[in-house]
Amino acid sequence: MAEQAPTIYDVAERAGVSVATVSRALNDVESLRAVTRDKVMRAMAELDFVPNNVARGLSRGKNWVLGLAFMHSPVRANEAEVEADSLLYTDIIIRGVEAEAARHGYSLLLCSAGEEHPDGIAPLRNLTQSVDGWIVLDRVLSADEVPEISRRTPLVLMAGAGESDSAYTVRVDNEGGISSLVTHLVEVHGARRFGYMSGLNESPDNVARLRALRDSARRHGVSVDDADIISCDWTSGGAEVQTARWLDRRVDLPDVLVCANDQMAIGAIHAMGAKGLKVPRDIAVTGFDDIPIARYLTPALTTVRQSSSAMGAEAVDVLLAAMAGEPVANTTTLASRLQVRHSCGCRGELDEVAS
Amino acid sequence: MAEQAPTIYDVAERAGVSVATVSRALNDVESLRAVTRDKVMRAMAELDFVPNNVARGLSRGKNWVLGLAFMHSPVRANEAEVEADSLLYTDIIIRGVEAEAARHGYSLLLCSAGEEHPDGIAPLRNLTQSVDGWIVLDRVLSADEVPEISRRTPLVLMAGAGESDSAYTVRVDNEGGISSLVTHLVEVHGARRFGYMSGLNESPDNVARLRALRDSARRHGVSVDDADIISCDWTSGGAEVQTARWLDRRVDLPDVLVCANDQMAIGAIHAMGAKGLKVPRDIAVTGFDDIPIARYLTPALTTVRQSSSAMGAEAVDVLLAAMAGEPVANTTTLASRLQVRHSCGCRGELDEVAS
DNA sequence: GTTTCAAAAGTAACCGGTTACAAATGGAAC
DNA sequence: GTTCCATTTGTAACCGGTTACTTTTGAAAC
Repeated sequence: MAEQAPTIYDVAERAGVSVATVSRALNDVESLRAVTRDKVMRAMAELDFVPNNVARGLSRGKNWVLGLAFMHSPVRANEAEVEADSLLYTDIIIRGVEAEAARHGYSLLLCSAGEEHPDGIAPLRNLTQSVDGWIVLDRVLSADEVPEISRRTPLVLMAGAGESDSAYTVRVDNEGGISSLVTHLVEVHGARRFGYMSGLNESPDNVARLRALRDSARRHGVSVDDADIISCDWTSGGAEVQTARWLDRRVDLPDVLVCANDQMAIGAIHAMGAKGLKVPRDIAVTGFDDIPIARYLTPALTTVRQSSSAMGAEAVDVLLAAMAGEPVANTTTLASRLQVRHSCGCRGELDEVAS
Repeated sequence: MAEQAPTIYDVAERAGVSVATVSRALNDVESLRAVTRDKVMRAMAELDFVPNNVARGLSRGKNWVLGLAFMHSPVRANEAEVEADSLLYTDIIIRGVEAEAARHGYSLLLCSAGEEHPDGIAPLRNLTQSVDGWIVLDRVLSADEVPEISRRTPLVLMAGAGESDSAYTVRVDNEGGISSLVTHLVEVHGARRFGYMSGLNESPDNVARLRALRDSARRHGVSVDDADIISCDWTSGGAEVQTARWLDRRVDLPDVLVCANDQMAIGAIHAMGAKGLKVPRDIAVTGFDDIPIARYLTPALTTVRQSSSAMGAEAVDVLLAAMAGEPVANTTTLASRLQVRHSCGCRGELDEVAS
């Protein structure tokens, strides 16, 4: 099936030159005479020659490949669950990274790893030399694993804690986003009591968002009751279950449920609907991320917009700068901004009519 | 920053053996004496040695990397658009492919290419020797480009036309899915007139779905009016715009709008809501794919379920079998099945109450 | 037609592994 | 202590490129 690919030796022979000359033609060295170059080019075309990037990478020590590692999700019994959850956010980043990498001539090597992976971070470690640099998403590497990787390869952490000094970090401005969200809820909607739907506890983004919520609440003199902090796992399905339990448990609901991401907001709204609660009339719900679907939900979701693809692109830019030895800030924080729609109570009457 | 990585020569020197012995220790050759192996292993551990996969790949002619090529979407002026559209479907496939590839010890090289890419399919061609096989999504390769790639590398086309004999094809059973959808709409809801929201015309899936709709309609003696076939582009945003135009144009709506994917159904429902039309009371709308979010929409979307991650996994399995020289069917068709929810009219009264 | 020297092209080592083949080793049998 | 041979280990070529260094070329100047 797969026929033997021609090498520069084949090209050299056909063109009647040495391999060095073929290599020079490949790399646009200007010291080649036009006649010679043409001869080589013709031979390459006739043989349908494509240079072997692996060999090239080995000899030049540069592969033109960036690695992107993300958290491995073990396959669960219910396959639908696997598909349903933790998608979107990571995916948009993958796309953003791929696009920016391609723009700079790099391909992207995808690698799932992390504590839930049967081999831990071994996949990542093994590919270290196949890759010119790593972009690693939140939760893949523990704090003490970071130096181990960054010692050998330039490393950018995404959505990480932002405290490593052996790697670069690109993160979103959780604080600013939550702060404007709380301000809006307090000043426009008079919210006094806040609930929080938590992502996985260890996640730096989750930690930052909860802390930001507490800080903002304190500044506005409003409260976040510990009983209204719902432990969850970033997923819609999880949020649906946890919200139902919470609703059974609590008689006295807060004014708003601030969710750490959009997926969980979707699940929460669904669970509330099932109990006969209407959003935002009975309780407001907000998200974080502004995934594409957020504006099409009923009610349309009020959320904090972050551009995941821009974050992916930024991570690539930081990594390339680091690889080039240019000075780069240790931590890059990308702006987020409040995206007001209906689930906070704004234009609520329109929702009533439409539904 | 990045320190020089140790090579097998360093390990050999430290262990006091030859590089061949180190290589044997690396590859678990059984002819090594336990004493020798231990010596080598200790040296590797002391140096924190990680074998260079690029060198390994060059010498063995096998990289343990699979390539996944998908359609390049040019960056548009409005960045939100880029994020919003054509996501999900491709992304779930990417995840499915990654997971299955990893399970077999392969990494995944991502590559966007195709006619909309500034370099066309050159990225794909250039990486041919970096990869042990290609999985290429719909619309990346034209029919005459397929043999050019498959000549050098095993090739699996996903969601393609399924007519190439130089490559393997993995596709979903569009016919069966549409057929049961139409049967349900006719027999349960008494639908007589069908509209169709079309994906991009060239896409094999789109062609197959429209043809299946026409065939099924004919079998049931119901109609698809050409004026109710809406040209669109797979995206929510596009569907929103096209649906609005269509509603302005048509006075006499069909009973159902069958959409070629879920994203477009979402956009269509939104546009209908904006015109004061209620789904499914005034018109039923159905999707295709069953993206995770479909069940959380209002109304919950009736659609044809296909498991994109299973399709990704299947593509990997076919590719690996082909690489191993095992006999593989030229075309693999994965089952799809009707997922009835509310947007077709089922349990419509519940929606009325809930809203 | 020589000489001269910058420009062009060739030779061979190297990147870091694998592996065919050759050489060395060591335990058993004599 | 030899001999013998299967087992273990070492040597060196090779994978397909790049590139430092050397040699050749050829146009200009004499």
